[in-house]
Amino acid sequence: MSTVRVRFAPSPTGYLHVGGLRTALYNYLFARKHRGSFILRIEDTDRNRYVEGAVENLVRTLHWAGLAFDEGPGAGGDRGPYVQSERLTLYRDHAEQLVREGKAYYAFDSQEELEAMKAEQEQRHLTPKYDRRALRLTPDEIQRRLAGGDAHVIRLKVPDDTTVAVEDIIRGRVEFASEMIDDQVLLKSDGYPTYHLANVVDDHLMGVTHVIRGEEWLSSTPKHVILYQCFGWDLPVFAHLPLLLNPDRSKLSKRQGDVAVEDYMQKGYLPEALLNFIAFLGWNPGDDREIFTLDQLVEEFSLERVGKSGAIFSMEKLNSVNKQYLRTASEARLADLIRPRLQAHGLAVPDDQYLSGVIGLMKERATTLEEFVTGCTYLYTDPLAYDEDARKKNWKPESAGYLRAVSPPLDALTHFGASDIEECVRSVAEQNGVGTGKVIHPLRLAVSGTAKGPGLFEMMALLGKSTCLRRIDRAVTTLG
RNA sequence: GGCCUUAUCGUCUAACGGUUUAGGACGCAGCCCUCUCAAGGCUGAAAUACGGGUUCGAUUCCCGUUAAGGCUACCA
Repeated sequence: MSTVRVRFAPSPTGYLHVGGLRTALYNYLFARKHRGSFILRIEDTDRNRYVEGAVENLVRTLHWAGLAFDEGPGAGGDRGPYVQSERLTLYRDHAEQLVREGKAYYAFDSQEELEAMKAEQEQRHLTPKYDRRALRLTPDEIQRRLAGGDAHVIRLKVPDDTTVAVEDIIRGRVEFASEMIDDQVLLKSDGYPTYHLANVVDDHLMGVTHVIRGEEWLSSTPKHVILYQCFGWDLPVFAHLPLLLNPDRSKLSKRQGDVAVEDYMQKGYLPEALLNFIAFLGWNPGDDREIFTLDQLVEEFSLERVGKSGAIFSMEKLNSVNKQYLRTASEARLADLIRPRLQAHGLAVPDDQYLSGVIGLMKERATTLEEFVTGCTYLYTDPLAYDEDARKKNWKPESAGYLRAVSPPLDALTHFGASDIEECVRSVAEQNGVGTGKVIHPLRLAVSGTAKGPGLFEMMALLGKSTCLRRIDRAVTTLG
């Protein structure tokens, strides 16, 4: 068997869709698993959709995710160029070859004519399909119009009365009646190829052995099969992945939540967590294991274990997975990831030792990197306000008195460690004849402004004596 | 409308005709632990869309219905 070559072929629309990320991931896993090549190819054949900087963004996002490609823009490879807009003559040559062989034909219809045709077909409840009027043109007429520079396209002449079968690893054999297949435009009037032509020509020329892509392509695969047959090329193996869905089960899209990988990057999800989560949307190893590194996924992955039904992209599981990765991430890495987030929030970046303390306290509690900042701003700056519910629940008329009582002994501490603080707080509670909670809860409110968070004593030790005393003082005066 | 695909707990899924009182995870509820939260431990509620076949036996195979989704562009 020849070496596996797969490709991820996004169009540069400005950002990488999470569905695209999963397609890229499965291609990557399959390539690595079989020691093959993973190619990145840019499908920028729609000039109207071109977005400045999109390719760079795509590459950057893939890099963030850790999905390194072997061939593609910036990565080299001897089957390039890997950007379709740089391969235009290739597509025209192939399309014209098909015309010469009678397998495709020129058409000069205007947009208006096509729309009128379609409207009429719809009115008569017929399937919209090109009626092949261009086939009635005489050779002379075609030559004359071509020479005259008339706008034209090249259409595929789909064979009559046959069945086109697609063999798909995931879905088995899927058959289509050729009558149902439209004479697809291969080369547009602006000289650019359509996806269908470019995709087939490139996959063949780039030696792609397995086409792993989303299910939305299954319906147009027979057109691709016909093209391979017209050119006399071997078919690649097809694998159409189930779609990623919105909570309402429609195809995952914007407007129903975040679909750009960058959104998750910004929210503070770790790439390996996102990848791990997304890998399980449509695939599983067959047993109960759920946490996998990229390398482990490579080891375990197989297209045979990819499911057929669409999967809803819901956040709960992602959060859970990210939490698990956060807990095991190294302190140094977390610190590096948190520093820029503090700056983005206009917070002063504390020294390494302090930040390491914050991480120690928050590691088990944070769902995202962002929560190391927004979930505990009181660790960086004095609380501006007290959480209303927490105040109601934990601040009693007698609370101020306890805090006043605990302040001097805390101040007297020569070593402000967690156990020293705890001892101090407990003895003040005892002296006042109340349970420790009567002091702890208001103290927590005073120090952090909220009712939840890390252990109080550890937190106070990190904040330091003067900060704690200052905050206690302020609580006593403002909360009374 | 037509073509194609899909159908197990709320969600992601396991089960590749019998080992199943349909398993796990997330989420949810309760309990334990506990200074709160988180983590952890224990417990619980929760599913084979429906109807026909095939078979000694169907979640598993076939057909139909229903539902959902995709495609139906000179977009990918």
